[in-house]
Amino acid sequence: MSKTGRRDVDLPGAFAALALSPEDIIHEAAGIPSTQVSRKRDIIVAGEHCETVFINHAGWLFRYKILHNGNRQILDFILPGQVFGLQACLFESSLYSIATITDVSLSMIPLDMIERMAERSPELVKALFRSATCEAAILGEHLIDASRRSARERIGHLLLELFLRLKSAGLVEGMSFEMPLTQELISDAVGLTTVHVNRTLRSLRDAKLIAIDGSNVTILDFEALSRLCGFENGYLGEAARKHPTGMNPPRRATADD
Amino acid sequence: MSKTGRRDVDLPGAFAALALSPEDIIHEAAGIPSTQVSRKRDIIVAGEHCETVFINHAGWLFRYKILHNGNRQILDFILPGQVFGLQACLFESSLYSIATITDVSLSMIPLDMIERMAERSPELVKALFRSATCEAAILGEHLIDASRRSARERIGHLLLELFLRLKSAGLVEGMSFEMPLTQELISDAVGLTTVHVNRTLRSLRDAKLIAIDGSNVTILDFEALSRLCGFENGYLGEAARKHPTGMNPPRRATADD
DNA sequence: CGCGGCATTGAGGCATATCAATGGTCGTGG
DNA sequence: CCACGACCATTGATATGCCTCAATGCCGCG
Repeated sequence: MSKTGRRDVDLPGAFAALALSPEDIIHEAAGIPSTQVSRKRDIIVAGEHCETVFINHAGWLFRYKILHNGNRQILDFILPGQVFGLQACLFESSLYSIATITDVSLSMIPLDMIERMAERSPELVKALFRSATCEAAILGEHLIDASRRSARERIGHLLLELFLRLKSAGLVEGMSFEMPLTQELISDAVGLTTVHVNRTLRSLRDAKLIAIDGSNVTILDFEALSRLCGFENGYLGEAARKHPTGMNPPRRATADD
Repeated sequence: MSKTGRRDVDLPGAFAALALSPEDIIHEAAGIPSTQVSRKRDIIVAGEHCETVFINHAGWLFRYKILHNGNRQILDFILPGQVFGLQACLFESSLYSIATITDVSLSMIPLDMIERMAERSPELVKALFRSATCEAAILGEHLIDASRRSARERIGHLLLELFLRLKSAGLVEGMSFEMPLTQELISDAVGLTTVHVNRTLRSLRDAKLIAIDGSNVTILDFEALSRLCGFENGYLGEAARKHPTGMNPPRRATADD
């Protein structure tokens, strides 16, 4: 149900293929030296054009936008193994900015090189397409997060998402992972106040669902956390199948069925 | 600055290319008869696979997902001229459902036909890519809506977005357009209660920003509405042109400082 | 004529925002 | 080694925007 057909990981479809590091690209771009960028630097600035596609080998980045009132909305986090920057290439000017959180190691691939490669390899095209689609899927999840979930749900969901994505990248140890995010970054990602993020994290800790030690996060009770924030394992299909024809499902079934 | 390079419409980059109806496809698929579907029908159901790409010629649809608690989140609306269903093709199973709001007229194009055409036409590939990217951009805007904007802002933003998208499809008359949405659909799209949507619409009407007569919506004061909901005029190209190097204001210059 | 879908309005409660202050940690310079 | 400032986490008190529950009205349709 949640297979992507390519990397058969046991993850919700949305995440499985995103971190897909198109080996084709990486291999092909082997000649390109990787670039080091230090933390808190802008890589792509909204409004500027860009002719480069990036591959992130190590470190965290995030995609964001500054709103008219000065608020910052973080659209998603970019983890190791991810490709980014295609959107900026396709538009005259990038819609969003991308900045580093930690020190990162990147490959910068000129757009025309991608194009040349794409002509020879339909596989590559599909891989890129899939990656773009996955990005959209994650955005969709975040949209649901922001508009329909409570603070606990949003943060729990974010933690689970990061855990699973890092897991698929082989970057977790047991149930723990490194999360180099300040509470301010989290708040800008989930659309809450730093104050409230703090309180919510505390309440999750008090509930023994997670543990936090510095930047190290441990999921203490995966099951309970998933339940709490509606991270349905295999969330595709279940609800939909119950209402095969109906777009008018018993929505607002106030009580959870 | 907000041009897409293809259809030089005076619209925010995000919308400009979305309604791009790849003439290539339409022309090529001329042999395919268009199908009529009546209102309130599911076209694609989340969790099922799909081997067809659709072009919407007339009518409104929407992409949605039912959450575990029975809530329905609407991700976006699909207007005339739009292509949809590619995501469902790329995943083993579709992440979202798509249903009609009004009666619609669709072209259904088998995936393998798309693939064959794509091999011959890099242009088509680019067009599809651009369309997918635009979809993601709209999702991004909706994400910002939901997480950072007030009720008035969200609804104002939705109305402006629909207005501009319909305008680019030639479906507005002056400042008015037909909006076949119930308040419940609106509430599921912007993440509010129907009750609150109702109150907010009233307050927008009282403020003489919009007028509503049945399903006919009129933007009375485009400027004021844009300002109200942070629909940066810059977005429309104006301010963007004023800040040729960047649409992002001078705040928060580097990631976070 | 009655019923179902949709819009509208009121009253009260809760989750999150806002404002304000404190404490801990780390790097840096004296 | 200590003093200091920058940055981040934490906590309390209060305000408010949106939700929830509940009721009424309107209109089209069988």
